[in-house]
Amino acid sequence: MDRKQLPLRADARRNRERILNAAARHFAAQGIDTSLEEIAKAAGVGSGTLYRHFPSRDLLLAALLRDSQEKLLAQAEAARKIDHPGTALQVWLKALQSHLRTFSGLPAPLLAAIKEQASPLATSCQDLLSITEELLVQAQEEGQAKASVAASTLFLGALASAWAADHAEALGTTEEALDALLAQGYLTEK
Amino acid sequence: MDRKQLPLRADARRNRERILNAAARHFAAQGIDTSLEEIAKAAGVGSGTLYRHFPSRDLLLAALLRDSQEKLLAQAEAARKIDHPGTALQVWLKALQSHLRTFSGLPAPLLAAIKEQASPLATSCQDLLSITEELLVQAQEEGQAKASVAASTLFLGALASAWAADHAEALGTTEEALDALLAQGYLTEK
DNA sequence: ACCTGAACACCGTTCAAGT
DNA sequence: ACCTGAACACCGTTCAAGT
Repeated sequence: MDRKQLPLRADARRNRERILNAAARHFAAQGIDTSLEEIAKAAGVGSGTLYRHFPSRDLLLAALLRDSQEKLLAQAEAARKIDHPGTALQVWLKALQSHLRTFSGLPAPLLAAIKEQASPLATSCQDLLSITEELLVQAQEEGQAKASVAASTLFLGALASAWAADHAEALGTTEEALDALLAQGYLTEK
Repeated sequence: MDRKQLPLRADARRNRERILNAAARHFAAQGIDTSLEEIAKAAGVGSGTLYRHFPSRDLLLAALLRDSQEKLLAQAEAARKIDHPGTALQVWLKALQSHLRTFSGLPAPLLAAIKEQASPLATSCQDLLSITEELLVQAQEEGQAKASVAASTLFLGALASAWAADHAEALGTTEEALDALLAQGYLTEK
């Protein structure tokens, strides 16, 4: 399928940009379940225009995540170059979790995306899962990660900890403490 | 404050029961975000009647959880009688997680309840946190749990794993594997 | 005292009319 | 080709009218 796309009319291109800016602000401030109508209003466009550019909330989200996603893939590349595979896995998981915390409420649609292949978030999610698997297997081959752990379990754990991270302070704990709890489970002892 | 309550008119009492039954079915089948209007319809009452009995979704939820909650408190009592405090903690956390999985989507309102004391779910949540703390401290005193771990972190971890548990199968992993990942982090080695 | 269902508010989504 | 905003649908919540 062609993905030609680009030659947007000047006003359309400007509107698209405005919508993305407003959405980034609102998603960051209120979480990803915030009202799309308000985003359209803040962007100074009619709600129909928002839907023309981003027919679903997931498509808008996917567009917003693109930057963070690319940064993450670069970090994956860096992790691959680390000698010690156990460390590489740890570095990767840390970067992954940071990505998953880009917006509050992000884990839920990402998880949903994995089930419904149709979602625009699905392929990128699959990529992240593949990278996790690749680095996990290498660590396991060197005996630096437990053989009993599956990549999907680790990935789900990362999603879960991102889900919880928003609320860590309110409960009197910290994101770091939560990460530490999770980080113990997959490494081989000592 | 008086909490006299009970002398309900016969029809009111019957309606209350019907609402609870319908809600239990719908919450179990669709998760706790399902439409209250549909629950009222399934119960054969007007929506106003549902709101008269349960002015907020959280109050309805709290009423539904009461049974499960009592069972859980009994399990806490049983855990306290176990000689080995590390085991007692493990048993408790297992029971807690099972409770948190009563309905899909339950972790979110429970977490929210801790922040807003006003919520009808808040006090019961605080109880669960207190029990976690009590059993954790005992395990720590015997050197069977890491001194660096906080009860709130463990509790948040349990909520997070309950959140993820719904989706474990879809991802090709299991609730057990996820639990195992989390279970490693708080015990002292060997 | 309690119930009902119409009414209101809010928001997601579509689409006819405009430029 | 793209935009606007009114229109529709859905659901949570309230309340006047009924018994």
